Amino acid sequence: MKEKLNANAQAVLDMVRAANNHPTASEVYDAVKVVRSHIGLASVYRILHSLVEQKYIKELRHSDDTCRYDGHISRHDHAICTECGALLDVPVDIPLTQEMLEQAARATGIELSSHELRLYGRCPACSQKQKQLLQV
Amino acid sequence: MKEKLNANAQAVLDMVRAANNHPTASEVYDAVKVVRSHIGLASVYRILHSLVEQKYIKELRHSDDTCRYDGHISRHDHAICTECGALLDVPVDIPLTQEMLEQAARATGIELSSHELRLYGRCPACSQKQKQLLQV
DNA sequence: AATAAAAGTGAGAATGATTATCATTATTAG
DNA sequence: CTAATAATGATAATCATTCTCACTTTTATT
Ligand SMILES: [Mn+2]
Ligand SMILES: [Mn+2]
Ligand SMILES: [Zn+2]
Ligand SMILES: [Zn+2]
Repeated sequence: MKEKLNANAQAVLDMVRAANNHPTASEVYDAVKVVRSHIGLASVYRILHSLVEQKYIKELRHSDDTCRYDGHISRHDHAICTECGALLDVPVDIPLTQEMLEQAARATGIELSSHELRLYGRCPACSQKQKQLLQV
Repeated sequence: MKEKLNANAQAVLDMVRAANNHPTASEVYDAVKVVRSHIGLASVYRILHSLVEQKYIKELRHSDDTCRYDGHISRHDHAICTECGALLDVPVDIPLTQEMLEQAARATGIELSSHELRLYGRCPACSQKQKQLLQV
């Protein structure tokens, strides 16, 4: 399943793991170029896909048109800003019982393998901006 | 907030509401053309955005690269096939307490306005295919 | 009704993220 | 060392979405 990684793939993986902000392919590319200056964008895309395939990382997509990568593979949830699109980790566990999940899965007919809760709302920065607008 | 809709917008809204499969912009375009033959794709995109803005419909995005529209605006959850990408409604309610949600939201700092649970797994069709493959 | 301003429209061009191609360069196996 | 194999990166192609803009339709004003 998990093949051993070459230097480029390892550099990409290190970068995604080190980042705490769910980087895009382009952000990964820029950061990785610092340490592997000749790497191409196509390789970054190829490597990201293979890392996802091998379950080293996860792919996330929400409203904006670029997909983001998550080096945090243990199951966790996300909060998404409805204003600026910021994608934040939820640092606490939301206790959904297996029964609840199984029941919902049964109702759709899918063979449940995982789940993710998405919270939507204004992030702190956008919340602040909103307040200032209302004061003027 | 909700302005009254002209004939094109109404046709688009009717189509999204009638569809039970979270159609893409292109699918909406094809279906709407049947009744409003001269409508352009750009108008469909423009109208879909304005319907989202006015909260008549919702925009959904997951792993594939096209975004989908949901005429079902009341809060509900989705099941996503990890094999073929099918996006299904979860027809039952998953009882998350407001406390659980609030606590998670507090932990991220966002001003919670909504949430969505996503269940991942193999859809019935893909599950079936998998079984047949293993039998050969 | 006549006229002027405003809003909506659709064809087509432009954009931008992602993917495909392919000749070249590492890496591995024998 | 040599042949087979895998990885690479520059570049072109793809394709969903957005932008542009001249034109039409609707709405407001006289
Ligand atoms: Mn995350
Ligand atoms: Mn739905
Ligand atoms: Zn924000
Ligand atoms: Zn499926």
